[in-house]
Amino acid sequence: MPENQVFLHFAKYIALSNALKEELSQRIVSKTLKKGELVHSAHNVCTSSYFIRKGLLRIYFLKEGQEISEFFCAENEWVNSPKSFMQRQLDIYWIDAIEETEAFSLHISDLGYLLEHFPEMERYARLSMGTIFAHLLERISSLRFTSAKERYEHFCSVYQTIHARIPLGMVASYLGIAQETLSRIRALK
Amino acid sequence: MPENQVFLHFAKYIALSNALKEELSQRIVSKTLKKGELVHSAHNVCTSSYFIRKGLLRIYFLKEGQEISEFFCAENEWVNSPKSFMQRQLDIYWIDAIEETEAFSLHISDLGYLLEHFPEMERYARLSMGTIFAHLLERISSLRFTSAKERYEHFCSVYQTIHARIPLGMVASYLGIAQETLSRIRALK
DNA sequence: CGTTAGTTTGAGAGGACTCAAAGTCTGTGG
DNA sequence: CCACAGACTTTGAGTCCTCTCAAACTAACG
Repeated sequence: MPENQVFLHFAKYIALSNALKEELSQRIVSKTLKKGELVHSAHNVCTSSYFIRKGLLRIYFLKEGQEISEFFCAENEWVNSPKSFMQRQLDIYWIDAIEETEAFSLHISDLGYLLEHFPEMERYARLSMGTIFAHLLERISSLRFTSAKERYEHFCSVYQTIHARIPLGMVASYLGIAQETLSRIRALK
Repeated sequence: MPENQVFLHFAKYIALSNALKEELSQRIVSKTLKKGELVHSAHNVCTSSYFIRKGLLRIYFLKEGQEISEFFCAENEWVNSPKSFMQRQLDIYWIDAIEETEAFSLHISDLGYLLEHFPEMERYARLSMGTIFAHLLERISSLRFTSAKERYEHFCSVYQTIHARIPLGMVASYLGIAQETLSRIRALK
């Protein structure tokens, strides 16, 4: 059963009742995204969250015509435009597929239903947000105190399984360094 | 009624019923914190969140014996050690008072009670987290793409009412720049 | 009024940037 | 299956920002 993959993810945070499994199954929708496909546009409010079964998505925004990568999301993670999704308003982020990707999508209204009827979902939301928080704080720390080289190494360790799948330019904008600099850092190895 | 100040804060996100006001009033505890006082130690799990009525607190951590400032929190904000508070585990952050501060404290178990019995509290938690998220993302962006000078100017605009109350060294570590550099930036004005 | 914490100023070194150009990969059409 | 256009990556040279180390100066507090 393909939904098992999502269940396993939830199980990392909460105990999943059969009733919740059932409701989840009915609400998630299987999607396949082609390489390069736009998953979410900043011109719309983000109404779906995507759970990646296989593949690689990227959240980015535009700054002076350049695409600046903000996050990379791979297997067993949820992706959306956070502020847009949570507060039902427009935000600056776009989402596209770096690789062909298989995902489950969950509509905000279905999530709302689940949050309302299953207290453990609320717990899940709170706990998983804590994980993202920690990730953001670590990243801020990394940006404040470490050199480009250290940042790249930190990036490789955090995105251990996927760093090699991401084009250099996207990694550079994620790290806040020039492409040329990243190329030189890689050459040192 | 001093609680009004907290109510006004909540009202920015949700409609506050009288029942909820009542329960809140019974659960928040008034505290006065002396300048320099330690509010939370990294050696403990953070079990209370503080709503600042007047004053200025700071979240920091230690790195090679140095205090690195992570956040400054002033009037009408909640402060805690986020990961520790949400996931009931130890984390690296300490909290102290930059100025004499008047606050309300709310114990995690009381917050749990409120979240459980008032769905709008859950909504509040979700929405206010979105605000903090946005703040963190903006900060990451600021660290990635802007010079020390621009970062300082951004800092002054975000912390408009309080930046002048914070010692230079703390601001420097918050921005991830050397104290000397910040001093020179200020001298340009 | 002295001690300590906090801030400023100076000089030199180095990391990362920009601009420029060459080289390499990838996928589409002939 | 090969050729070619466009995207992506590497390499080079010169510049500037920010750092470090050092020392002087100033403010705060008992």
